Amino acid sequence: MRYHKIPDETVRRLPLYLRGLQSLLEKGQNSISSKGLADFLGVNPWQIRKDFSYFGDFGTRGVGYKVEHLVKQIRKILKLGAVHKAALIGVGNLGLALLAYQGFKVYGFEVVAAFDVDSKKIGKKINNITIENVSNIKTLKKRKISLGIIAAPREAAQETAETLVKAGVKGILNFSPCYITVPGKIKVITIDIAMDLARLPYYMPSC
Amino acid sequence: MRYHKIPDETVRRLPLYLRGLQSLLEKGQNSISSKGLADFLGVNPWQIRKDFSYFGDFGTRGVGYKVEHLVKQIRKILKLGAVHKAALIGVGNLGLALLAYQGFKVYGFEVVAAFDVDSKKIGKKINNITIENVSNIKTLKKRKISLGIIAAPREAAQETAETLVKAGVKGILNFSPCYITVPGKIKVITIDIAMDLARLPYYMPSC
DNA sequence: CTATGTGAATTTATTCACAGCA
DNA sequence: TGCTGTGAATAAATTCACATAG
Repeated sequence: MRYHKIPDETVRRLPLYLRGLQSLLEKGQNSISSKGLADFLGVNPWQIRKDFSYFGDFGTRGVGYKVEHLVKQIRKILKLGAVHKAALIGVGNLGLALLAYQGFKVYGFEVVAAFDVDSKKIGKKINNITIENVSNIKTLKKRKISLGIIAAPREAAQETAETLVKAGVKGILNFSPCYITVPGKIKVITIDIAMDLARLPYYMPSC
Repeated sequence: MRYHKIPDETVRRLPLYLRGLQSLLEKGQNSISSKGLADFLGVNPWQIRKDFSYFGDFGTRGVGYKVEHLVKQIRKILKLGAVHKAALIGVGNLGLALLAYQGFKVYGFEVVAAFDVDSKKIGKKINNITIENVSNIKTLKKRKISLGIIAAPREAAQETAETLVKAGVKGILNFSPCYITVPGKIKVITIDIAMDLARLPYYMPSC
């Protein structure tokens, strides 16, 4: 099944696999079967095997997968090899949390710049990052920052996105609860945790 | 197409529709077509019509949909009518951000309790919520809190989930980067923002 | 004439079942 | 024998095209 288009759903699951595999690696486990990984992640084995099969022979028949090899392969597929520099726009409550958040670096991301419109915040230093005026966003290209994280109020999100695109970012992670349009091939991923929470009651029994 | 099983993907999109519709309502728009809503949300019109059709006739042919009516219907389907009380476990950086987060109430959620293991934090008051010892989690049922939000370290996540289930919660929102097993029909939704971020480079051009 | 609502067609994803290899 | 890798079968979701109602 090599040389096929990779299903979006497979790409969506790869970070899940990676997260679990890295967790196993920390524990010192260096070999695992599709069944073992499936149980650990709460998915089914054939799904894992099918997903991996799109990329080539990752495992050894009759034995299983080498955890370290899998981690390397998936990181390569997801282009997580290099460190990706990211800029945060909006240093409110959420922005502060994102600055402190340790989960990014597992995937090779590093928040190296922060911007805000509030003059009271500009110049302050948080986690070794000095908050800059949003007018400085245009310097991102020069600083080789290719990722933007929007944690601004909803009203400002679209405008911020456009500024980021002008500054040459290739991807945007949008935490504002709204849809954002960008020109060209820039990828936007919107995360609204309240939206995930909102479908919880639907699935909750007797409620 | 009434009296059909509702596709999970449709349920996943309902909060998106709701978010957009409530945003339109704030703007004072009280009528919209599937095309109009689709453009506003960045999806396609027939998807919206199909999704709505699972629940009955929401609109008027030749005219469109009444925004307020749609909002009411979707809130009803998602069981967001009543206020859902939620408890937060783990008041670290992420936990603090979640306590301050204003996005929950749009969907009728209210974080009314917070717990931590750290004795230095216990007793402190944040946003009118006094941080309690995790041993108090067992009081949740009495306090009619049916939702748990886990913002504890990964190692503690599974144990925390089990404590929450014993305390009678019906749903769990898990922010720890790991899979959680729960007995019975309790619904768990895991949110790991780094996982969404991790598939961004894959879709980014020339990177 | 407009925009919804929905069967039918198409595309996409999941699951199965087993061949193939260590 | 055990577990992977994968074509084939099944299931699910998306898209289309148009009948239908205001």
